[in-house]
Order: sequence, then structure tokens, then C-alpha cells
Amino acid sequence: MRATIKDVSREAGVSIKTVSRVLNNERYVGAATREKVLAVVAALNFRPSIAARSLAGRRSWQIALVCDNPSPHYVYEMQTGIRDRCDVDGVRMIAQPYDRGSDRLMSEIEGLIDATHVDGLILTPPVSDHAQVLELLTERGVRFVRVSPGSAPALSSSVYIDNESAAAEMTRYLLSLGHKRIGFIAGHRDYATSRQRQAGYAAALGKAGVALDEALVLPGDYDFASGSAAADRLLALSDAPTAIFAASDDMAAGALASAHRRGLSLPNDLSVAGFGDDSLAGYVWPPLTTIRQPVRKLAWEAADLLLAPEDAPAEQRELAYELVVRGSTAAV
Amino acid sequence: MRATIKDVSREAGVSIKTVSRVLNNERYVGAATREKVLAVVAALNFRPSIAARSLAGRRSWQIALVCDNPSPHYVYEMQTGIRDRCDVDGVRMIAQPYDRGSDRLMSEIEGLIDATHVDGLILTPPVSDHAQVLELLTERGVRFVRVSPGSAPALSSSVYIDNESAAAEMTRYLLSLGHKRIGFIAGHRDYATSRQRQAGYAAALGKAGVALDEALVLPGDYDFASGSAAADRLLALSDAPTAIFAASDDMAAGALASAHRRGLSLPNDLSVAGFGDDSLAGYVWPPLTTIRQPVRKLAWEAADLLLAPEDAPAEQRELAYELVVRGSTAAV
DNA sequence: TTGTACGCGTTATCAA
DNA sequence: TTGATAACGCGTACAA
Repeated sequence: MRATIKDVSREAGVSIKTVSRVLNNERYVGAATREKVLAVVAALNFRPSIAARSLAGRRSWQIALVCDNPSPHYVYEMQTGIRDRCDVDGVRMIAQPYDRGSDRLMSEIEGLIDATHVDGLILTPPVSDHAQVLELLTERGVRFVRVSPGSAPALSSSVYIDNESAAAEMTRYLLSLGHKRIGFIAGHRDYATSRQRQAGYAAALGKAGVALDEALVLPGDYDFASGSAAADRLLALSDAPTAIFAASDDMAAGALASAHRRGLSLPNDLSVAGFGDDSLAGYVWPPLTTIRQPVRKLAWEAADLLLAPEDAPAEQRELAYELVVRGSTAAV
Repeated sequence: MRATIKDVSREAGVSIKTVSRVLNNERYVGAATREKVLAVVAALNFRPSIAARSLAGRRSWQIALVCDNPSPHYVYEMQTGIRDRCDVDGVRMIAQPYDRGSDRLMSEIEGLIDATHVDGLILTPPVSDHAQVLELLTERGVRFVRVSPGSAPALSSSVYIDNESAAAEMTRYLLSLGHKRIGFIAGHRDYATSRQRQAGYAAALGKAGVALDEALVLPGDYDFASGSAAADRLLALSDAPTAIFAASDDMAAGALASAHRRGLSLPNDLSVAGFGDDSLAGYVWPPLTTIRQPVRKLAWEAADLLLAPEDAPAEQRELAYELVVRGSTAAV
């Protein structure tokens, strides 16, 4: 039923190896031969078996995305961007989710490598900074590209935005609206991105001569529930903030919900700002002001780096973010 | 570097075939032998190569999820539910997204089958009703399970909720609040689920003796933008509805945004209800009243059916939905 | 209950 | 520029 390379070779009147050469774009194939083979490949709708290729060759034509779940939308955008780039080269993407903090993380990644023979991995935070995982991959000789790493930039290729500058810019924007007491809801401490965003927030306050009030900085977990809970605490303060900057859009949405529950009139009683992939912009009310991170593009670039020739040197690609102003923030 | 079955057999002092027997849970292996082999497998952290297994055996230990993108959350829940079930059997899931209406759909699916040798597919709407695809799979002898199919129930195993009854229940609820003019925003006509939900809406109105006003039924596309646009049209009517029931949560969120933009006071001026995975409940304001469909569980059951023994007869599993009442609806 | 020989579909090596 | 042959790591068929 399934066409094999043997069928193609018979039909085209050449050897199996020649068909293989055409499929892999090797040199030393006559132009006429190549065309004939390609015609037969198309006619038979032939697709090389990934299994056979992985077993016989040096490549498996597969890469994996090792991704935590900050939000379904982030995961979706990462998958889509990577797949878009993979399609260009006829490579398949395997999605491998994980729970940060799971004690089986190492074993799952090693299992992934051994079972699938993937040619490389794309690591998202916080695994992009997981020392043990990075060591394992280096030891095993498996290529990897890191998304938004916080350390050891030279260890591998990576893609990222300048989280610190972005957060500083948002903080300056809120200050420009007249806010003096700006609450900050951080992400989980395992995420370098969260630490970078918090640093940008603190730096901007400092430069503006606004004292950093530790009581206004609360930990979160990048998700709706933790943002909502943190906002509840901030808004219950006797000297509550007039603005809240959350390190993720989901937490910002939680803050908006918290404010709504308390019967606040938004955005007059409270300005809320987020940071992320801007997927919640229209869903929440009022529409969210946020730092837009080009997740799909980051993913595309990560795949691009991973699919680069083996001898290509490690490369760092910084992408632009964007401050998107909407109705969730207002002047005091 | 990577341990192979050969390494295991040498270390355990048995033949390769015996190791293979243990791995595949075949009969006729001595208890002592089995234990020893398992110990070595664990010690070497051995993982069988999917490539070699697919090539040599009848199974590839891989299944694929062929999924359109109604919403990132739906996709995420589907993937998670399927993966949860697959993990039990040591099977890997391949995520294969598609664009409905793409002319390459057939070729992509055939490519997927040929390249990966997957043991089976899980199809979500609207491909679960795509005659050509179903015929291809039947012809090629590839198993498949359909999620929420609208036709030919006996063709394969499938999982679903009773969309028509669910929509009728929601409609009755809105009627019970005193609403007489209830707008309906449908999903894309390719989706059987959308047609079923619309039928339930119409049936409930009929039973209640409320005339169906065609002007209150608008087409949508299951996404935020189309829901927002449809609501704009409904709310611009001279005789606008007092409630809007959208066939998906994303469209309901769009309707809420539309109402907010018009300065309506929610939920007093307009009641809004949705249908879906309930992922937007807290994000939107006021919190969404919706029919909650257990997407992750549907996915789990679909995988369970797909991983059933080959000789198991086709089976239909209907799961329960739930009407979740929240603040987005109010009595007239 | 265990082992031997072979083949799956492709790429690598080497020869022509 | 092409082709023959040996691998890759496992399951299958059959023998012991």
C-alpha cells in the first residue's frame, strides 16, 4: 500500500541509492536523473519513512519542543512557530511538555532522546536554565537552542527579548501617567524572565527617584489564579497601589478580575498592565495594556537556529518587544 | 552512548529475543528471567528505539492527534488528555494541526501516515466528518477514533457529549430568566457540533412556544472576532435581543466585549452565555455562564478507545456536560 | 521457556 | 555520476 524507495527506484529505472541521493539533495546526480526521480516521487506520493531514516542515517528529521505550560496560548504559539519553520525543511516537531519540579524531568528527556533519536531540542524557560538538563544534552552530543535563557549565553544558540528593558519601559509608562505606588506581581522564581522583569521594574523606579516599597512586590506563578490572589492582597493594603504591573498577561487578567470583584471602577480606580503574548487583549475588560512578546517569531527563530548546519557557530538572536497601550491603564 | 537491546541482553545474560519478550509483555518468560531483565533495563536506563520498533514490528507505539484550532485552550486540553492516556501504555502522541479548507489536507494526512507509521489517529471536528479523510483511513487500514462526529456513528469508535440537549438546556435556562428574545451565534457550518447546538436552541424555543426569529441567528466562526462582530450586529437591531447564546466560549467572550464597547451595563442590559471548555470563565467580565464540555476527558477516552485491542468492536462513549451558571446572565 | 536467522526501509561506505 | 552491499535496532517466524 505504502510506496517505498524501492518502488520509486524501479519506476524511475535507477538504483535505490540514487533515489536516496535526490531525496537528500546530495551532489553528483545528473539533472535529468534528478527530475525523473522527483517526478516519480510525486506521482507515487512517496514519503520517506522517518523510522528507517533515523535508523540508518545520522539524522532523524525530527526535533522536539520541551515546553512548560505558562499558558495554553504560549504553548500553542511556540508549537506553531516551530512547526512553520520545520515545514520548510520537511522536519517534524515532537511536542514534549513537562512539569517543572517533576523529579522525572531528567529521565523524561533522556527517554525522549533515546526513543525518538531527535536531532535537537528547543528548551523554553525554566528548563532553558536547568543545569542538569543542559549538561546531559552536552554530554550526549544533542544540539539544543534555548528560549529566553538567564545564564551561560555562550553555551548554545538562543533567542530572547530584552525583558529587563521592556519591564523598565512599562514601568516608566505607568510613572508617566502619574502613578507613584505601582504594585508588581512576579512570576515563579525559577524563571529567569521573571527575575529580569522584576529587575527592570526596580531599575525604572530607582531612576525616577521613586522608593521601592517591598510591600508592593508579591510573588506569583504566571497564572490567572496567582495573579488574582496577589492582587487581592495588594488591594487590601491600607495604602493600596494605584497601578499593578504583572509579569504575565494571565496574572494581569487575574488582577483585573480581582478589581472587578471588589467593585472598583476600572481603569479609574486601578491601572493594570501585563507582559506576554497579548492573547488576552480583547477578552478582558478593560482591554489590557501590555508588553507584547513575539512568541511565534521567537519560536520560528529558535527552530531556524536548530536547523542550521552542524558547523554553524552558536548564535544569539534578540527580538523586539512592543509596548501596547490600551484601556486598562489611566492617568491618576 | 545510547543503550541498545543488545547491551541489555549481554548484561542480563539472556538472548536479545528474551529481552524483547519482556519489553512487550509476552508470555513464556520465566519470572526470574523477567525480573533480571527489568533490573538491567532500569539500570541502563534503556528505552527501545521507536524507529527500530516501527520498522520491525506491527506497531509504531505512536498515535497522532489531527486537530483543527478552535482555540489554543481546546488544542491544549486535547493534547493533554490524550498524552495522559498514552503515558499509561508508553505510547507517544504526535500533534498534527491542520487548517480546515486547506487543499493539502489529504496529502498531509497521507504523509503523516506514511512518514510516521502511526498506529492510529484521533480526529477532531470538522475532520471527524470529512468523508475523503475517513475513506482514506479505512482504505489504508489505519485505525481512528472520532471526537464529536456528526455522521456515520458506526464507522469508528467515537466520543462526544450530547450537544443538542446541552444547547437546549442552556436555552431553557435563559428562557427561565424571562428572556424572550435570545440571539444565537453559530459556529462554522462545517462543524457538526455547531449545527447540533443550533438545533438544540431552536428545539427549546419551539417547546417553550417562543417563535424563532431568523434575524436573531447569525453565523460565526467559533472565534472571538466573529463572536464580537455578530454581537455588534445583534445589538444594533432596533429590537435587539436581551440575551445572547453563543455556540462557543470564545464567541461569547466576543459578545461580552461588544457589549462593553457599547457601554452596556452587564449583565443587566444583556445576558451572555457560551459553550465550550470553560477556559475563559474568570478572564471575562462578568464571569461567563456556559455549558462546560469536558475536553480533556473526551480526549482521554478517545485515546483509550484508540489504544484498545485490535479486535475490540467500535464503541461510542457519551460524556456528561454541565451547565455552569455565573454572573453573565441575569433575569430580565 | 528460550534462542537463531531474517527482514523492515533507509543511509553509509566503498567500488565502479 | 552511479550502483552494490552492509549496516541501523528491533520484532517476527520458526526451531530447539
